[in-house]
Amino acid sequence: MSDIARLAGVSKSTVSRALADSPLVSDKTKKLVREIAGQHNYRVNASARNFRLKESLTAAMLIPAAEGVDWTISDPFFLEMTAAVAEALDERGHSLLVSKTSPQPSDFLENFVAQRKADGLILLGQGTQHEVIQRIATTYRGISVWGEAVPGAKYPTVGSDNALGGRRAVDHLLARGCRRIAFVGHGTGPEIDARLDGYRAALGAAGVAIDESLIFGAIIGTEESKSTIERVVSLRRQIDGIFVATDMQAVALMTALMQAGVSIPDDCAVVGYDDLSFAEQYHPALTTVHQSLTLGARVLVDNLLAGIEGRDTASVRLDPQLIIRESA
Amino acid sequence: MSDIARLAGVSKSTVSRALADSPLVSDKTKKLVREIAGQHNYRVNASARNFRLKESLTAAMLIPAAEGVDWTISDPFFLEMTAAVAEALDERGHSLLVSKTSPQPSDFLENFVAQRKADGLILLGQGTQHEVIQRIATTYRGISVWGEAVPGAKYPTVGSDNALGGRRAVDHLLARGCRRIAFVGHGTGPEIDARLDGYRAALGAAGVAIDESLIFGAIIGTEESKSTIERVVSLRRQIDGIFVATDMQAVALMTALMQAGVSIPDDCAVVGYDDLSFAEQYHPALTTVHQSLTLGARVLVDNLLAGIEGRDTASVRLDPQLIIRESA
DNA sequence: AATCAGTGGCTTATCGATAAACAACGGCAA
DNA sequence: TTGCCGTTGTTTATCGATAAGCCACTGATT
Repeated sequence: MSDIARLAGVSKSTVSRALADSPLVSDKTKKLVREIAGQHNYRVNASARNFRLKESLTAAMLIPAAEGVDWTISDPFFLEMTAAVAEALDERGHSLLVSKTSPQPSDFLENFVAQRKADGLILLGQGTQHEVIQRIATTYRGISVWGEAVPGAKYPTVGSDNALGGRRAVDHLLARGCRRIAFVGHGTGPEIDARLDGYRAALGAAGVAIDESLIFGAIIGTEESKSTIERVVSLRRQIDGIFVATDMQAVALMTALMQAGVSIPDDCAVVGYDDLSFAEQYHPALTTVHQSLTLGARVLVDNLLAGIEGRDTASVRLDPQLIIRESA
Repeated sequence: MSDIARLAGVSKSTVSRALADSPLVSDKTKKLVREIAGQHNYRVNASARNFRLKESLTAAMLIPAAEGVDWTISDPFFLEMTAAVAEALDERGHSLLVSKTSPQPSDFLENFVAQRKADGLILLGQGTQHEVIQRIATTYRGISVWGEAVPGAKYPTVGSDNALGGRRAVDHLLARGCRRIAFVGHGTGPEIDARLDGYRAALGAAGVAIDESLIFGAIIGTEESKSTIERVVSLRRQIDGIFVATDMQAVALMTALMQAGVSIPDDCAVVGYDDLSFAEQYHPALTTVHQSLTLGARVLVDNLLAGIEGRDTASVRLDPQLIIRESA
């Protein structure tokens, strides 16, 4: 920077001010300094600036690592969310640092906060780590979480209203005449629990008895996936509709059902959740509950920046929207 | 750090040395220092360290931004590649900074290099920017590119052998009896050109005449997408096989064909390229050319780190593998 | 001619970690 | 006793940008 100052015939301070667009510098000087800086291909050194200002214009996104290593980061939902957050940060001039959390999230989170590699943290899914986050959130305000709102949380949450989304999905199945409706994907966190609550509420409101034997566990990432799929397929004649907790699982299940000769939606209607981009591409196109990742990401980032700057943050429940396509 | 030094009864230097695992410090002292640091929740401040050492243990990945904003970062191929690169960097203790490039990549790239927010750059697809990259690569060694190897390039490239992959795809279509084989996806960069070369080579070797009217442009992200799809669909009775340049486009095309009553693979076989994770999930499951993103990402990262450290780098062509599923 | 606002130069401290040069100390062996 | 080695302390400089305090100059207004 002092070289530029010398070349421009001004002081280092002025260069710094000029490049930072400070009002203390006249437009003429600014223009001159910028011209010279441009000519000599000079840009402020980001790490020196970060260091001095104690801020990095960077947010880190932590993606929970599952056990089976390879699967981890590449879950399409996380990927699409990552992309949306990257865009949202970009709009505000920040960058995105991507990391996955270790199996011991406690250490990892505290490490990250203490290291200050980033100004703030975005977590995808609080999962089982609510207490850890809660503890950190008492002293650290740069946290923003995608997930189900937990009552009494000290950190802001953004997520779709999972119970309402589930309700809408199952209402739709009921409206098209389904009466033996299964739920698939139970047992993988609070968001899914809420979707199941919606399922129960819809059936209850319609006066349809809830058959616990039609509630199945997750069919992805777990050991029992295969046998669960087989169980669902074997019950195909007793089921006329399925609400699957995530699009990923919906697609896997539909493929298995179609291979067994089930016609979708005629024999069995299927509704998913997430509206990942491939939902539309699948054949038959998947009817699913849409949650706006673009909007969600924007709110996540807003909350994060607000927290960092000490402004107020608020947990937000996004209105889920049923997208009716071919599968139901 | 000086607090920790005081608490541990040693000097600041010793703390720094101990935490950096320097051989100048006895194991006993190291253990003590680390214990105290742990107790007081102290971690080395990353930005100060980055600043001092002029390295950030961070690599940036730049994703080319298309015109139609929303599509940009969320292309599944880029996403899966991003995930793979994140994993590969993680294995080596580095982090990943994600950015998208502006429409004027020239400025953007130079900016990024000059700013030194990251130790190195990974570019996904050199696209039309070969010259810019080339210029930067003459003075900057921290660049690693995913794409087609360009003869005479000063930067290392990693990518699948697109010509060979195309050859294998079309050989397979020929082997199952197809004779009127279309190519879809022409005109979106050197990688696709190479795939088309493979298509031509395969037909030539089999003595099948090449019908230029069966070579179609891209059906995604462009203005003419829709009309191209319509043209392919309208020619469905004159085509018995299609090699589509990317899985994304393959899936879009298959959906359109099936809606028009075409049975895949019986009436028309389809082969894609990329083997994205949804290729397996689609119905019918997509036969496609696999390129190992995990391996590719690892090589990308190896090249990057090698370049940064001044070691030799080498462009690599990955062996593409035909995955035969249901669509062909 | 005096005052004042606007502009910008100069200097210095600061951020936290690290490296290098050098001194000091205890223990051990020749 | 002497000298050396291994370990640790001390001191100081450095990385690049920025903020703050203070001073100097210019041109305009009074």
